[in-house]
Amino acid sequence: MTIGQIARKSGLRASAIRFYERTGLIPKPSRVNGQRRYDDRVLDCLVLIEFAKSCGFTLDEIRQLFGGFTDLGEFRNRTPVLGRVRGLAERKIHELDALISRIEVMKATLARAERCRCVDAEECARRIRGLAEC
Amino acid sequence: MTIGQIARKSGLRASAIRFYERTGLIPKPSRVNGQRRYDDRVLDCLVLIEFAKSCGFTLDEIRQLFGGFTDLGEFRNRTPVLGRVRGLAERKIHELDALISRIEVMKATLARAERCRCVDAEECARRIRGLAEC
DNA sequence: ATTTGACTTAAAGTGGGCTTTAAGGCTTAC
DNA sequence: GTAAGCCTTAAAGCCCACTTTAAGTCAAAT
Repeated sequence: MTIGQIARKSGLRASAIRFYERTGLIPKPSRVNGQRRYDDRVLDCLVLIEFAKSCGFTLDEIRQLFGGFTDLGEFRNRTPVLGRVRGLAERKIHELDALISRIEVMKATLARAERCRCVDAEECARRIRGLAEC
Repeated sequence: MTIGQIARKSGLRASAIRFYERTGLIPKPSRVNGQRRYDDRVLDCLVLIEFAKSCGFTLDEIRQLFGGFTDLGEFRNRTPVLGRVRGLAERKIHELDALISRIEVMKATLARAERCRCVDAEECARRIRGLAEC
């Protein structure tokens, strides 16, 4: 399949697929007349990448997860991948917990701001400075 | 006060304060020999901006909140500001709720991924595609 | 023969929120 | 008079995950 067909099947843009290849996220396919030719296995690759992205992993982290396997044959043997997934997944869950905590603080702060009764910006700023000192 | 003194008092870098001025977030101060000279009121401005940032507002949104008031005198009368704060705060709370929901989905997905028992990448990809169809 | 459509590349652009750089000016202390 | 230490500007750089652009190649259809 050409890159355009892979793009349509995967829902990604061809430019994104080329970018993933350039940055070592997916293997370099064979070529016919200079054009990339793929088989179905790269679609599995792309599905796993999208899945990892939807979990909040960056492309750098995804390279750590799967990227050692630019050879698709090795990539398909998931045993060594599984260990890294567990480690990074656990770390990412903690990161997401921390993120949620920060967002909860923002929400609480906003809820207080909605009830703000300061008469001017100076009073408002003074109260905010007071909070920071707590 | 010079921009350096404001920077030390506010904890911001001078470059950030210049950037805020350039982008219409804070008023243009008077000058002596081409150098900016501030009075204390800009510190209130900066405190409110940092506060809004800590609530998750972008600089664009902060301009909507306070930015009409490049004249500090007007800015200090918070009455017209309050209405905009309530509207934007409510909207932002909903945005943050949506964000938390997305993060919770990520966490649940990661928890499932940690228990993954697929024998190869193809099986994994097939299961993930199945999820998308749910 | 030429048009259409899909592909190729390297390089530059996007957005957000700044920071850094390069080149210079002005004041104060020695 | 010269060095230190503050300030000035416009423009470029940074991070991330791509997209867009410009200029070109190639095969099939008309």
